Order: sequence, then C-alpha cells, then structure tokens
Amino acid sequence: MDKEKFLNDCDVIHADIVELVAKQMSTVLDLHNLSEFYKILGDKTRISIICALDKHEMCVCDLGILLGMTKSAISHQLRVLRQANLVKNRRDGKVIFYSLADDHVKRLFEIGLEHVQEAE
Amino acid sequence: MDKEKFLNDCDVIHADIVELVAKQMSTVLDLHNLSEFYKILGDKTRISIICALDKHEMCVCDLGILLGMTKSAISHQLRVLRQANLVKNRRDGKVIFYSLADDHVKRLFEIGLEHVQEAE
DNA sequence: ATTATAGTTGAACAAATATTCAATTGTCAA
DNA sequence: TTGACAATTGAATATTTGTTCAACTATAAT
Repeated sequence: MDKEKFLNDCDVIHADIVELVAKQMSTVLDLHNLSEFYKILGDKTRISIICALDKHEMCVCDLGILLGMTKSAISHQLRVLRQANLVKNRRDGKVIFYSLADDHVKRLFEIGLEHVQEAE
Repeated sequence: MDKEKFLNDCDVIHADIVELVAKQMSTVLDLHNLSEFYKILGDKTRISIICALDKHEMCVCDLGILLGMTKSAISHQLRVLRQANLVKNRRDGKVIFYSLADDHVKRLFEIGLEHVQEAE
C-alpha cells in the first residue's frame, strides 16, 4: 500500500490491519444508507412525530398542536419521513392522516428506545 | 384544551386523539436522548469508524488512512464517539488504539445494518 | 362561485456542525 | 535534551439543515 496515494497526513502504521479491515469493509455496501437513515431519526421533531404515530395515526394539525409547532414545520419534516418510507398517509376529505409505514419501523423505534433506556 | 395556549397556526381537529397521544407520550422520557443517539450515528465518517472498529481495534493514523482523512478530522469524530460512550481507547506507547465500547454497541450497529439491507 | 380551512411548497434566515489549519501535548529514541 | 511522530485541541471556515414566512393547491361548505 502506497502512502502517497492517500491525501492525508498519516503514515501507515499497521498496514496489515488497515488492509484486513479495508477488505472486510468493502463487503459492507450500505454505510451511506445507514448513516442517512440514522440522520433522519437524529432530530427531535422527527423522532417525536414517529413516537406520536407509534401511538395513533394523526393529521398535520394535530401533530402541530401536540408538538407546539406550525403546520408548515411539521409538514416539512413529514416530507422527509415520507421520502425515507418511514411514514405513509391517507386523505379523508380536507384532512390527511399520517401513520408509521409498517411494523418494521414500529419495531425499530421501540428497539432504539429500549437501548437508550438501559444505557447509563 | 385551549387553542390559544399553543403558539401555532393550528386548530385542534381531533382533541380526543391529541389528548390520548399526549398522555401516552408523557411516559416516554427519553426522546431527547434517543434523537441525540441517532444523531451521532447519522454521520458518514462516524458510522464508518464504527464499522471499522466492529472488525478490529485501530489507531487514529490507521483510521485516517482507511477513510482517506486527516488525523485531526478523525480525532475530532472519535471525541464525539468517546463522549457518547460508543468507543473506548487504550494507549500503547505513542499509539492510541480505539475499539467499540462494548458488545451492546456492536449488536446495535449490526441490527441497524440489517435493517438498511432488507429495506427496499 | 365564493369563502374557509388543511396541507404543501420554495426561498430566506438562523443555527448547528464537519473539516481544515496551526499550535500544542505526550511518548519514545537517538 | 533534542528531534520525531501520534494524537489532541481551539478557532475559523464552509456546509448542512431546521424553522419561518408568504404564496399556493386541494377539498368542502355556504
């Protein structure tokens, strides 16, 4: 491995380990998707919306009341969640009800919550 | 529920649902911690570091080589991960080796990865 | 048709954050 | 004790991102 190839200020100290890990990581194709997924959950407003929808389907207005935010702010975040397939919606007249996309999302939210609760 | 109390542009459409969900959410005390936890994992560099350390303990230089970044950039992110108790380190002479804090972190990373891999 | 309300959207603004750069600390070897 | 290198740190910069604001669309009721 040629250190000149890397545009940083590091020497290779343990070339064997770097090579080994690089090889193992090359099979992990989804690191970008994984960080994007976590980034979406890593916002207080969005995780609150998910927590609320974990209890009951809700419309934009109700979510706004619940979280003390404007319809616009909620709607912007719902779009992010929708694009990530974390929530789905249905229209009933003028009102649009949002809910969690599937049980997968529901389970994932609850697993994350358990982790934080048992963490010190 | 008095709509004047809320500083937003929403009317309460389904007061019963809002009240029900508000009650259920009040028992969920860790939403802030949960979003903070996800925020930490929601960065390409940090999740890459965790993925690498999931394979083998590594020093700052090696991580820099592996990810094509400077020691400084890596070190800054390692500090974030350390403060969140996601990684630990040990010194061996001039070199400091980092590894995942515990099996809990290891399991959590792998669960997240599975989720993204099975997602469409 | 006109009015009212639910929801969405794009641009502007403000706040948060990742990387760079330069300086510094800690450890080892000569 | 001097020099070299691993690692950390703080300030500055650049980028990302969440909310606000105003305008707009869609549906229902009068």
